[in-house]
Amino acid sequence: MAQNPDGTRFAVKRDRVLRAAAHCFNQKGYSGTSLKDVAAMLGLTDPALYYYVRNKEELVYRCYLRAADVGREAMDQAIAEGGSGLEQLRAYLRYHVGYMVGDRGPIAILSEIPSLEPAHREEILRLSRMHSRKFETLLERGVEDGSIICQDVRMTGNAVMGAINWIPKWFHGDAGQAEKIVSEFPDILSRGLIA
Amino acid sequence: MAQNPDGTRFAVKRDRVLRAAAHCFNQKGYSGTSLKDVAAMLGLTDPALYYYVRNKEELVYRCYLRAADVGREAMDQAIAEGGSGLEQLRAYLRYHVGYMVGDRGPIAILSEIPSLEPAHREEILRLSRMHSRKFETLLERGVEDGSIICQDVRMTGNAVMGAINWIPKWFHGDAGQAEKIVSEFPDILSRGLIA
DNA sequence: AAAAAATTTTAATCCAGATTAAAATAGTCC
DNA sequence: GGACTATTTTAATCTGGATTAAAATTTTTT
Repeated sequence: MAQNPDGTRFAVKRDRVLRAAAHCFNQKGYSGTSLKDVAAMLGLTDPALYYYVRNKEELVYRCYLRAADVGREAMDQAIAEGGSGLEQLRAYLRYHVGYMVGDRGPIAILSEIPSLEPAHREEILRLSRMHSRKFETLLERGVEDGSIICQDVRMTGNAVMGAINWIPKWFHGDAGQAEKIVSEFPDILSRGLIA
Repeated sequence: MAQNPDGTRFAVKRDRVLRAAAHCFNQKGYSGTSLKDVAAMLGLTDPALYYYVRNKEELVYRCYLRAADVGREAMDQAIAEGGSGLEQLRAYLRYHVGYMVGDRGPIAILSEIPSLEPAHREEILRLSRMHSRKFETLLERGVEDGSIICQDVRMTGNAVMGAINWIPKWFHGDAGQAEKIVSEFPDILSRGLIA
């Protein structure tokens, strides 16, 4: 069983750290959460976190990487399933929202990208843009195959991604609400796109 | 001409401070903006800001009050105009989005509500809930008069408000884009609601 | 143009929270 | 059970940026 900083056990525990951090950031705000808060959630003291991340900036960076991962996985999974543009788009929404409010969560809301150090900031922005581009491609696919109506894919993407990215602002872990979100949100966001 | 802290000139200058702060918070992130950054935008030194706000917490609080004001004005104006639920809802979207990307902007994105001091936090949350409730009322009105179709007003409200609240994340003051947003966003957000 | 009020500055403080160092504990492997 | 590694702790440090104090400047009033 691997245990060094390259091993799977380490990765699992660091993931726990990231989720605790995401939870704190979402609940208490970025400036309202100290490393002590995050550590306390895990029954640790603050310096212990430095075993998993170099500093607070990297903690945030990795939280955002996780957020990007979840979005990308949802997107890839949806595309792999095929179907019309609309079907793929709806599948993506279902997966992404499902992950966010489900056992992949909590996902940190990306409010502090600008204060990341340049290399990290650029990478998160790159991933974010790539994700947006993929979403726009879904829209275009739907327009081509006649399943979607949409004037401006860029603007539509901004609207839909905004609604999704904002979810952690008002969803606070209630399991009953999570079900509702998963079953209703994709419909709400895609109804306006149906040809 | 009034000049003391109760007067109109003071209010105007403080509003300038709040907009500079909103700009910084949106562009550089909350933790990335110091009072010095905000002051520099106005050609001042940081301690000068303390003439307009008690401390940084109050600066954020007042930025968020401004955001709430703008939303409320858009809502009230739309309701005052009357018309079907759908028409009122669309008018609201037009006004709110227009204000945000227009000369009422920039509007600070509400990412640090949890780190406000309790009284301020409660007030902002109260205003925010009130705004959401009004939006849901528009939806209900539309459902009643047959202009809107919507299964779950709460969830639909979350989706639409999320898309709006996220705008400052990707809109950075480009005037050309602002026009596009105003003309397209209300359509994008309301198309899925049309009966 | 003097007095009073409003606004801003320069020059210190000051401190919460991040970070580091060194030591202690816990866990694994032979 | 001894040696080695992984993990966490306790106890300091260290610092950027918020905040305060006092003085200087600018604006308004009479």
